[in-house]
Amino acid sequence: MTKKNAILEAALHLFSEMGYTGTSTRMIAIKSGVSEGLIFRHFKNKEGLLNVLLADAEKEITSLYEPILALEHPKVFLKQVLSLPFQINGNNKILWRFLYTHQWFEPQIHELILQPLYTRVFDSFNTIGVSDPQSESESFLIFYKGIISNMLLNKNFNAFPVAEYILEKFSL
Amino acid sequence: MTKKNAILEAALHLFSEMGYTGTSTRMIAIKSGVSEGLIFRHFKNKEGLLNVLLADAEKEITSLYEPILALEHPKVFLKQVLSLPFQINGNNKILWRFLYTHQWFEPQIHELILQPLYTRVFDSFNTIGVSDPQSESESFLIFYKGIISNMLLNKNFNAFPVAEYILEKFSL
Amino acid sequence: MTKKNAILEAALHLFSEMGYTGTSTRMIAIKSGVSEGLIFRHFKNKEGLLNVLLADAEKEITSLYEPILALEHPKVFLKQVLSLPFQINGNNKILWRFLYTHQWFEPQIHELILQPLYTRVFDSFNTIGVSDPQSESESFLIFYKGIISNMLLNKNFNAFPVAEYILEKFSL
Amino acid sequence: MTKKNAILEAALHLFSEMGYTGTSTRMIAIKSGVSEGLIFRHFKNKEGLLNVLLADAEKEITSLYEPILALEHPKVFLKQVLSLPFQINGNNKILWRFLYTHQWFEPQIHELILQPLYTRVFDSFNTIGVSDPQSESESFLIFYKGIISNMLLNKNFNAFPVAEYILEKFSL
DNA sequence: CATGAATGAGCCTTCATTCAT
DNA sequence: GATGAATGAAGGCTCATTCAT
Repeated sequence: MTKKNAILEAALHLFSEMGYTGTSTRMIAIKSGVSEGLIFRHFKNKEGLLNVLLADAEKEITSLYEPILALEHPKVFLKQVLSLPFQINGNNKILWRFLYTHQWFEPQIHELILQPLYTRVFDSFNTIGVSDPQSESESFLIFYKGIISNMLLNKNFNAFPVAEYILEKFSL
Repeated sequence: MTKKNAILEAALHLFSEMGYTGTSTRMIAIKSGVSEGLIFRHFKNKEGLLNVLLADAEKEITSLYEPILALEHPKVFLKQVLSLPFQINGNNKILWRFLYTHQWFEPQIHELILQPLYTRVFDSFNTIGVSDPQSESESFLIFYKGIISNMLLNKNFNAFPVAEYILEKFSL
Repeated sequence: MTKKNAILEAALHLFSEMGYTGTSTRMIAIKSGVSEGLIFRHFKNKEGLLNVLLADAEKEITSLYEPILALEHPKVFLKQVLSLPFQINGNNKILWRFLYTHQWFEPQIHELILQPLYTRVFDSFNTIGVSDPQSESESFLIFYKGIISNMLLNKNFNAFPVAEYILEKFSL
Repeated sequence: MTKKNAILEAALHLFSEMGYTGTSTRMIAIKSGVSEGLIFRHFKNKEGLLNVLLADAEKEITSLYEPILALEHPKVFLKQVLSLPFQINGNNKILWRFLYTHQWFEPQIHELILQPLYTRVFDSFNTIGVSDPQSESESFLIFYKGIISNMLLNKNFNAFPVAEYILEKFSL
């Protein structure tokens, strides 16, 4: 792994655990095993490092959504959306936590998580034929985002039966 | 208002907007119109100030939940729970934002928001008679917590039709 | 005991243990059981409190020396000077420690300890008849001051045989 | 001189003049011509800086004692011990003052000054043949330590005749 | 590319001191 | 006399950032 990537990885971990303002560049340097000065050679400043992480996160979310957005059948698509939280594993859990902790200070994150899905979710419910596709879509996505939140915050939470249950509620 | 309360109020505002680590005690002093030293006469240290805010928040949440928990009829109770997000106004919006931003670093907050409701929600669904009251309760509370999150993060979000819609899904 | 005296006593203890700059007025207030503000009603400021302690110490040293200075017989007088260190007890040990720790920053203390004795010591050795009464006096007083220093710094130090030994060296 | 050494030197001067608690890190920074932050890059904290100074002082005392401890003849050795105070000059006066002011708060200093000499002093008096070598040694070292104290505290003090006088008293 | 010494602003906290009660 | 809330300067220390090597 290049040193630049080591910095990015260490920063992602630390930001997601302690928050952006709660993480010092010194901690990042130590955790990534590089000198503190190197951070500022690869990134303009601490905020620049954050922006790169945000851009990377956007790409990762996009590529995570990609295969699901490719599904054509409405019900299959919607069911797969609710299966996304279960693809959270050791690898990308840190990414999700990074996004959820920082969404309160970086408004674009909330949209980054929901926006790419919204149109397709709306179209899907529209195609299926529900009375109020907008509200159906919005409530569906609230569940989607809420389940992930719960999984990140409550280690004992067993999301599986809940997701199954919700699918039923949406007749999926 | 006493100076101690001015400090608490300023800190709550700033913590909820910039986060705990993103807020300096100097900012709190300026915003509350007191000297920086006074903060440390009234509170052991910055963390002690945070703890008082957390304890106060717990009391406020409890008293917010109290009248609803007193409702006996299961359906009435559950409907009122989903009406809670609509009682968020200028006054307590800052409190909710404080709780939501800090829940990622103070694990007890997640429980503080959901735990007081869980038992009654479960009993209510049980009384009403649903196939899986536990999953029903958990999905209901995920929605409850998620709708507040959405309201805080998306100013254009109109929660009313969505809540109505969800009530239907839970046959309330 | 009056509160003013409580302050003086607490300050003497703390100054002698932690030094003047190492002691805060808050510590003095707590140890003496009074409010911090009261210190500044009784004394102009922290330095004023120190000056009162120094003045009190001078009086105490004077009254400690008084009975010995009244002894007429040269040898009896000199022997009694070397017995002074053995009159250090729990009560005035704190006073001596106060003087010895502060003599490095308050030049008058060194003189306060030795000056009142010097003339009489000199006269005594002169009367007895020694070759160089000035050097005899100065070396004698160096022993006197050194024994006290040793007693304060080394708890295991048994000053008695040493004092006896020195008396012999000075043919007393 | 390296900046680290400049800090050490400035700290030694200031500590010896104003005491440890009476010296601020800002004063050290100004006197040594470095930024305040640099102090904490080279030393863990203010106390860490003090500890380095104490360790350095121990080395300097050791190397100051070394040539004298190498002297074999008892009387020559003892005479040279009493000549040590006269080797105090502008260079190391600050070091001695540092040790004498801090011995009241750092108990090891008293031993650091006397311990390395004690065994050899005792053996020397034993070899020479005195009635009570322990008391002879202790009184000799009390005088040794006391004469330095006097030289540091009393600028007008002429130690030379006094030392000569004492040598006679110890038949040296 | 990479280091680590160096900086000065800013951090949280404690200080001596004042003042209304 | 006595309290304790209140202050602003200063305390020790960490921060993000720069720069010579």
